Amino acid sequence: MLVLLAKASTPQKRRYHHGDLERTLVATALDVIHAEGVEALTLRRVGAMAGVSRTALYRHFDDKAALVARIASDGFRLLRETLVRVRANASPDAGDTLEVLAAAHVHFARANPSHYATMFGSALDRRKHPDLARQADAACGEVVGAIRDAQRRGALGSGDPELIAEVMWALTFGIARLGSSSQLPRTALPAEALAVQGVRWVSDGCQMGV
Amino acid sequence: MLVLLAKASTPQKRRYHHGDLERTLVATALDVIHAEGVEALTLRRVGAMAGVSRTALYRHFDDKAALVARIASDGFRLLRETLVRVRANASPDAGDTLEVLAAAHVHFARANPSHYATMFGSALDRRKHPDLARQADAACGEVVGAIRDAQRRGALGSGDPELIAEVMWALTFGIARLGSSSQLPRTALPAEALAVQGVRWVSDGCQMGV
DNA sequence: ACCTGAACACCGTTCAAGT
DNA sequence: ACCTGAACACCGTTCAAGT
Repeated sequence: MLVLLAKASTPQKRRYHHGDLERTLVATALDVIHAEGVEALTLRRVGAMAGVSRTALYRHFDDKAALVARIASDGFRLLRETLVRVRANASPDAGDTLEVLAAAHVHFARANPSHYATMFGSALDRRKHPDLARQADAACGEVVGAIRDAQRRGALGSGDPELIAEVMWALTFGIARLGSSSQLPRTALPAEALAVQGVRWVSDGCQMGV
Repeated sequence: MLVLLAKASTPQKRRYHHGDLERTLVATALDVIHAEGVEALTLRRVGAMAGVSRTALYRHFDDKAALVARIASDGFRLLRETLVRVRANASPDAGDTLEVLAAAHVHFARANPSHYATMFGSALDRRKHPDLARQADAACGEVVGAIRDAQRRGALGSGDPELIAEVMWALTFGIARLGSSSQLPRTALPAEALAVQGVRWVSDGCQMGV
């Protein structure tokens, strides 16, 4: 009786049925990745840090890959939300939306290194994680949409929007990824500015070509 | 006496002092990466496949990271050799050397997936592996050189060659890396053609801009 | 329904010992 | 000089058992 009341009124500090253990595990995993990288992620450490047995995780995720895929999928969702926000805030006749999108992408990678490393650094088979594939496609789809908008306004040449998007996506990803592990030969410019410059060149070249 | 003669005349099949074990270990590691990816690389398996104890490797490499760094470094050396060959064969007044270089880079990634995955997929700290850093810079340096050549011939705008090289390198890397794990949203074009198109746009945009 | 603990088959690395 | 074998401190995952 007393026990039941206690359970109902005040949340127990270490109750058996953890409740939101799933969210806790994801947050803890992000902490580990932030501190030591995706490669150092360990279910045993996640369990220990979450104050739970090392096998409790298997109640909420199929296996380690599923946990990693969830984090990657969350990352693409966050990136897409960022890109959506940029498109919404861009003035409707601005010619540089694509450049701002690229800068936002690179900035996202810098601001969320754990998510970004998991999104692109882990060798996940997307066929086995359909939600991850869906979120990744949706994020890239924002660039395709922005390109169609720009073409409609005549701010961009009339090439295949998906082709242009692939090039800009690969360029932006390349800068974000190489930059975040300081693999860019020289960093004369900050990565964001480099991405803006690159996307501008692609836009211009794509406007005169064909 | 007889034993010594045998050792001297015919190479023993399983002699104690292996001799070229170092090369054998590298080749075996490449086989494992080719079959199951960098993440599945295991010193124990390399040892077993090379017919040697699992700790024999420590006579030739500081640790596992040193073995991986050696493979990555070899990869950058091979890539540079490819790029050097392309530049040497390009007719001196050709305007498309940069596009051919990009295509060659993407083709190299496809033809040498084990090396490429190790070069860019493993989280190696280049400060701890100076030879790797040197080879990587040298490979990228070929692009800088080709850009200077193109500018000298007036086939390219007069922007900072290192800046242009960074953009082209990131673009080519992005296409090669995303393409090899089929993370490019659509593959309307083969990755080589996509890289050629992207580099052409950058060249053209960089010629009109500024 | 949710979690634990022991068990299994793996890891990288160290080190004394063998040849 | 080069390699082995046992040992150590780790892994992911399974499964019977507890609450």
